Amino acid sequence: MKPLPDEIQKKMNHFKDVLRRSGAKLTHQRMEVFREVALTAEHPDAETVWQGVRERVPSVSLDTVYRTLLLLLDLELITSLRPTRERMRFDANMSSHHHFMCRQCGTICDFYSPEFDALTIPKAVKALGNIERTRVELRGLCSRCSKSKRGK
Amino acid sequence: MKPLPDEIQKKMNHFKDVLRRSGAKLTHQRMEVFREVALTAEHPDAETVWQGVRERVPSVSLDTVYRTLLLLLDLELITSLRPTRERMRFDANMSSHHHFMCRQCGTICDFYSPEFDALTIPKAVKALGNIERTRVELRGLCSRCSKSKRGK
DNA sequence: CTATTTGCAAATAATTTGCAGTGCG
DNA sequence: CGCACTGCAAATTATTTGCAAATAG
Repeated sequence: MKPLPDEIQKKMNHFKDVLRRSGAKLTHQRMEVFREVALTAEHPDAETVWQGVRERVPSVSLDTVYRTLLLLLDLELITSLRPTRERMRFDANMSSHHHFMCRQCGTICDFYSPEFDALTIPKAVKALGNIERTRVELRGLCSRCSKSKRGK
Repeated sequence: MKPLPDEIQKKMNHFKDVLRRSGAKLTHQRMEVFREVALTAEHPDAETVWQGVRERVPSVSLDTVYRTLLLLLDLELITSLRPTRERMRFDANMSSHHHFMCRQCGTICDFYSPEFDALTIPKAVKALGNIERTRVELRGLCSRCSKSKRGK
């Protein structure tokens, strides 16, 4: 589930590339914020990214993490997710994938599906605008949560 | 696009029914908050709902609107949406549908698709938990926004 | 060198909560 | 009538911003 070391390496290189090309400066903080998101498949929120980065860069501030995450979004190096009633979360998995979210514990799992990737956009929708991204969101109760007693 | 008068009536009846059955009290404020969401297809946020309700119940407070919207979510009388970088929005359309969201202006349009409603849940996902809802989210630039000059 | 970026602290935006009075069942 | 519900004001939480010092290119 977790990205492999050489995948991370590839992502880091791509990150440096895109950053340079954009004209933004390649700072230590930015490197580590991106790495932190790329290292996990758990869709961390800003605060969690901060915790992780601090272990390597103790002086980094939460607002730099926020600023960096927003920059990464702009550069399309990561995407974001907003579960209902929770904070924004981030995802460095940029290959076409979809999500399962547990309504109880908030866990989000990536999954792949050629069928979901190949949906036919209804004509009526094409008339609304230009579709740039298709994402299927499945919600339910994860098995761990169904086991533990009952509801909230 | 806007719900028809007798559809609204039907929804209001269902609302009263569910509310009573839940043991919660049927107050004037709750009626009007639900009506406000049911009246529109525009997925208003809490503040917008408040504006609308105030025209009919000038004394209603924003926090009552929030509390009521959360209650309605709990009772599954409405659902919510969280566009990236925007506030929470509400939807009283409870039939199976999907969304197109403009990344520029934030407009959200409902649409229907038998194909999208009938997706085959991958085995790997079934193993993760019990799927309760499937929603396809299309993002892009709406035609209105593509026309107006350029990006942000 | 110099424009960006950072850390700090303070501001804002959105949502939530405690409490005393009000009203539905 | 009593407890749930409301409005008010104040608290919290998440995120954003201004500014002086630090630093990448």
